[in-house]
This record gives sequence, C-alpha cells and structure tokens, in this order.
Amino acid sequence: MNTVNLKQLAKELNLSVSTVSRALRDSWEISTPTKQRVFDLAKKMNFQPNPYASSLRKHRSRTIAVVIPEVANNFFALAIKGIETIAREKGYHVLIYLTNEDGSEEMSVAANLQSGRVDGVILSLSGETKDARHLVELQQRNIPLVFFDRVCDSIEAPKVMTNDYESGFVATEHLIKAGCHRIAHLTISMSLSISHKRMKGYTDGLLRYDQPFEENMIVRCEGNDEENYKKIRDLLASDQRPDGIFASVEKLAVQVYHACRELGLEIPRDVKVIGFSNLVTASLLSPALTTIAQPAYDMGKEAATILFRRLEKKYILKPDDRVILPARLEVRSSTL
Amino acid sequence: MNTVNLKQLAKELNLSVSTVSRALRDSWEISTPTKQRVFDLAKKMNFQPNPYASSLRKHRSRTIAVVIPEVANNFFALAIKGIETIAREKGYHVLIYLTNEDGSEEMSVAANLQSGRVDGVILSLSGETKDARHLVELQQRNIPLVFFDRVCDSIEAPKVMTNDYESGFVATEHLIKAGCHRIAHLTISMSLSISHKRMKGYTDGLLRYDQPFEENMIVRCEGNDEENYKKIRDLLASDQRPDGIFASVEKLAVQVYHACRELGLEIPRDVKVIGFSNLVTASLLSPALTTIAQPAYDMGKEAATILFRRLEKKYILKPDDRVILPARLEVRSSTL
DNA sequence: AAGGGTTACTACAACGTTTTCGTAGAAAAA
DNA sequence: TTTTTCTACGAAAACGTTGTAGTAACCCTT
Repeated sequence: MNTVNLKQLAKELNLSVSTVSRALRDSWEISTPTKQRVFDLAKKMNFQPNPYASSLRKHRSRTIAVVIPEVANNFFALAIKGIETIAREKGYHVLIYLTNEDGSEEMSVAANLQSGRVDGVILSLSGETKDARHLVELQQRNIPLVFFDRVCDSIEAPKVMTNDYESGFVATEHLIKAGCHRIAHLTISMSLSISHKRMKGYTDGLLRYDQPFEENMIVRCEGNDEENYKKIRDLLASDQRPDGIFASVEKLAVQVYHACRELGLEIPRDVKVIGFSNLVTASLLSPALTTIAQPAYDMGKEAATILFRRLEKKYILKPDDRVILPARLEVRSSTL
Repeated sequence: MNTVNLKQLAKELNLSVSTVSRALRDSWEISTPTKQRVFDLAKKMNFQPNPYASSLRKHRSRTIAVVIPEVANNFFALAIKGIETIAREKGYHVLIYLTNEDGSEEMSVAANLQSGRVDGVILSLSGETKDARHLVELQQRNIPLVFFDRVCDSIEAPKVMTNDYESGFVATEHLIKAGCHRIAHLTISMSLSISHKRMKGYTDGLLRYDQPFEENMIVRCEGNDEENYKKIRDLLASDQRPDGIFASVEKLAVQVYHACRELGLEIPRDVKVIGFSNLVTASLLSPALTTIAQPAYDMGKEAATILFRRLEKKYILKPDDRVILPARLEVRSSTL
C-alpha cells in the first residue's frame, strides 16, 4: 500500500503536517521558499495524497457513478466515453455499474450509492424499473442525479435525451413514404418513457398519414433475447406479415435481420426496416440499415457537464431541466 | 450527504460505538439480542457505513480499476461486462479509465492510481505505450495488476490472453486454403506483443504454405482513423493489390469493407477478408465477415477472478501466470 | 515604546470507521 | 470461599487529511 504521507514529509522537512498540507495545495499562507521545499520533496518521494482520508474529511469523493443497463452496445459505450472524457477533464473518477436491465439490481446499486461513495450519479433506467423510490432516496441524501436517454419522468432531475417522439414519427413517416402499408413497431419495456414517446410518434405517424393502427403490429420485446427473437419471427411468419418494421432499439433491428434471413424474406423488398441504432456497421449490413442514430457521445458529455455544474454549484439550473439532443435519420437501403 | 453514522446509532441504543460497529459486522463478541437491536435500528434508520472512513482505516477500498484503450468496441465492452459481473459478486466497485490509445494518458492514470485509491488494477495496454515504468511503480506500491489481451511481456503479472499466434496462423492458413496468393496483414501498434504474435502467426502461415512474404503487404495502422483508411485504400488501389486481407483488429476489417465499397471491389471475389472481431453483426454484413472471435466476456471474468484471488490471498499463483482462452474462427462468406 | 497589523507558521480537533486493549460481572473451577 | 475463565461490552487510539484557531516574530504606525 501507499506509505508516504504528510507526516513523513513534515518530519523530513521539519515542518508541521498542516503546513505541508497547505503548501501542497499552494496556499497563500505559506512562503514561496517553503512551498518549493515541500514540492520538491513531495515529488522526490512520489507523494500521493490518500484520497480516502481526503474524502472523509472533505465529504467529497471526486467520484461519480454511471449506472446503465448494459455496456455491450454502441449507444451506452459511446455515452460512457463522453462521460469519462468530461470527468477526466474535471479530475473526477468514474464508477460503473451495470444493471443488466434488472430493476432489482438497479435498486441494490442505488441503495449502495446512498453511502456517500459518490458525489453524483448519471443514470439510464433499466427496462424493468417499476417505481423509483430508490432514486428518490438518493436525491434525499443530496446526491445529485442526472438522467440520460432512459429518463424517469416522475423524478425531478436534469435529463439528457433525444427527441424520441419526433424520431418515432419520422421513422414511421419514412416507412410510409417508402410505400409501407402495414408497419410493425418493436418496442422494449413499456415502463420506459422513451418507449412511450417512440410509440406515440409511431401511432401519430400512422394517424397523420391515414394508416390503420393494428394492435397486433405492436410487439413488446420485454423478455430475453430468445423470446424476443421468437416473437419477431412469428410476426414475420404470420399471414398478417408487416411490410415495414420500426425497431425501437438496435438489438431488435439486428434480430429482424436474422429472422428475415431465416425465413427467406428479402429486405427491403418483402419488408422494410428502420431502427434506432448506433451501429458503426449499419452501412455495411446486407442490406445497409436505415437508422435513427442518437448522438450518444454528446449525450454522455452533456449529462456529465450538467452533473459537474451542479456539483461545482456553478449555476443551479432548474431541477427538471431537460436537454434534447436530436437524433439523425440516416436513410440506407433497408427502406428503399 | 449521508448523515446517520455509528455514533448516532450508538447513542440511540445506549451502546458504545465499538459495540455497534462489531454488531453490524456480526462479531461473536456481541450477544444475539444486542445484535438484533442494532440490526433493527440500522435498518430502520437506513444506515450505510461510510466507505471512505472504512477504507481509510482498513487500507482496503474494495475498489478496482479497469484501464483500457477504448470502450466503444465490442471486445472491450464485453470484457468490462465480465469484469463488472465478477466484481459485483465479490462486492467490489469498478472504476473505469479510458486511455484513448494514448500512452501518456495511460501513464497519468497509472500515476494517479498509486494513491491507493484501488486495491487492484486490470489493464489492457494502449497502443502507444513504449515503456512500462508507470506499471512497475504500481507493482512496487503493492497494487496487484492483471493484464488482459494487450499484455506487457516485460512485466511479471498474471495475463489473460487469447492464442494470438495460433489465431494469426489459422487466419492466414484459412485465406491460403481459400485460394489467396497475396495476403496483406493490417496491424496496429507494433509495440504491442499481441501485434507481434498475430504477425508471427501470419508470417509462419505464409512460410508453412510456401507463400512469399512481401514487406509491402504489411500495413501498419498506427495513426488515426483517417490515415489508416487512406493506407488501406492505397493498398487496395495499388497494382500490387492483395487478394486476401487479414485485419488484426475489428475496426480495420470494417475499414476494408468501406474501402472496397469505395473502390468498387467485391468481397470475396476480388479480395477475401478475415479479421479479429467481436462484431455481433459480422454475419449480417455484406458479405458476412469471417472472424476470429475472442471470448471477450470470459476474458474479463477470468481477469477479474484472478485479481480477486490475489486480493483475497486465496492462492497466490505464480506471478507470471498466463491464462490462454482460445479464439474461435468463424468462417463466413467474406472468405468463400 | 506601545499598539496594531501582517506574515508564516503550528497545534489540535474533526471526519467515521475499525481495532486493540481493558474490564465489570457472571459463571465455572478450586 | 477464593480464584480463574468466560462473556459482553466500552474507551481510546489509530487511519491521513483538512480546517479552525491560535501565536510567535516582525514591520509599521503614532
């Protein structure tokens, strides 16, 4: 373990511990020559202040938590990168917690974070989260919370999100204009507000273009991957097969491709496909996938920036402030 | 901030702080009824012990660091997932640091970790890392280090890796058997031992099958994405165009696809492609990409398991122990 | 020369745990 | 009965840092 501490430096320099501490923090109370002596010895002995002692004393850990459903996913991976970039700039450390889309894991993480381990939390809800008491409790402990993407409407906290409703609308509109008459919507957990918004965009899109809404064109993919795949395949194999599919998340779009392959359906001839996705390989798929791409990296940066503004009490924005970063429609051959 | 502490519990219960502390840790020195009283009140008041006080006192933080070049990449994302899974089981917290393939960022991260902030480190080298003094210093501070994938041969530490040499050989062999006569190898930073091993596999593969080795078939993609892309395109546009390409990392394989598209080359007719990759969409690309897939998730789990064994002093394995998890060749149409 | 102000430091308490050492009282052994 | 051994708890000292409250020594006033 690290063993060189203030006391040792102080003894070596014939100074008091407090003087050394202040010298290292470049306090004006310490004379320049003394500071220099302290700096030099600290460097020579490779002194690293004990962060835990400091955190204990100052009630600040310079650490934040990022709580997300999964990481093996371009969206969340890029968001993490954005968050880490800003955190690094600010001298903060980033703890990562994966909930695996499991509400109870999210709760236990949140409970754990009440210990004061972190100064703030950036979170994207798990698909299973039903109530948000565990997050309210975090707020009650004065631990600032910032949501991104999968936000929680019932909690007052800054939120970084995309224009989900508009994107859902645009995706649907795009399919309709491409000639689709029966458009299916694959959605994940309906307890998430992004799901509602994307779905509302979908239904309003149908309405706007006088397309019928059919209940069986909504496929709720809330289970595990195999179950979801089965549902999708069943949809595509039914005699009520849709001629357009709007997947609300990346992995569902990928499963549509697999199902079409298995069933011998040709995209876009038999069925056109559009999906929310940050796949770097979208343009290389066969056929290239039309996507609604979210600015994941920027969303991460923005969420982190907002959190640090709160932590540094720079300016307190309204607690329910939301930042909307628009997603981009990228038309490719899967909807031609 | 968190405000309920041992002292308050103690006062409320008419016990001493030490008794409460011990009761919560279920010490045999405390009577069952007393323990029960303590447990009940702790639960009622939602007591969470201050982790920093605890870490300071115990010289253990129950926190590890994961230092990787990037996260927006299926391999590293899956590895993180594996690490986080094991860490969660063991009650550890995971700090994440991205070096962005930058050697100096890796150094500054390592320097920072000398503070004793973490009990151990899991690291995959940045492509730019030239010397490893910063890592040696970590070890000297008694902070256990475990490498995965991009290991550092010159440091004695457990290493979790794939069979890079064999995989390089197999990839080359596969291309040769598919009828390639001029095989290019796209490699990343040659300061990484995995690059050497994969390359050695490549050259030995050529040798074994009496294929000529041509220096200009080695493309070192050590710069930024645009430069790398240019090199790849130049290679494919040259009159010495290869008929097979072995990409040592995922992103280079993707760039080959883009370059082929730009140049109007058809895979696999004009050029066959194989690449190290964990792309979930490999089979959906046009054409489907033949890959060498590393068991990223398991590598992460294994690295974490080894680290925790060291931390818990379960059994000290030889310091230079290596675990080799074999990669899998998945033949798809890009090499047919 | 006495008072006031500044400069450059030091002593000490505090942060919330854990741990070492100690001990009152009860039970067991003599 | 006295002595020893348990049982169940408490007091206090760490861990390494930071903040508060001091204070010698010096310079500047008047």
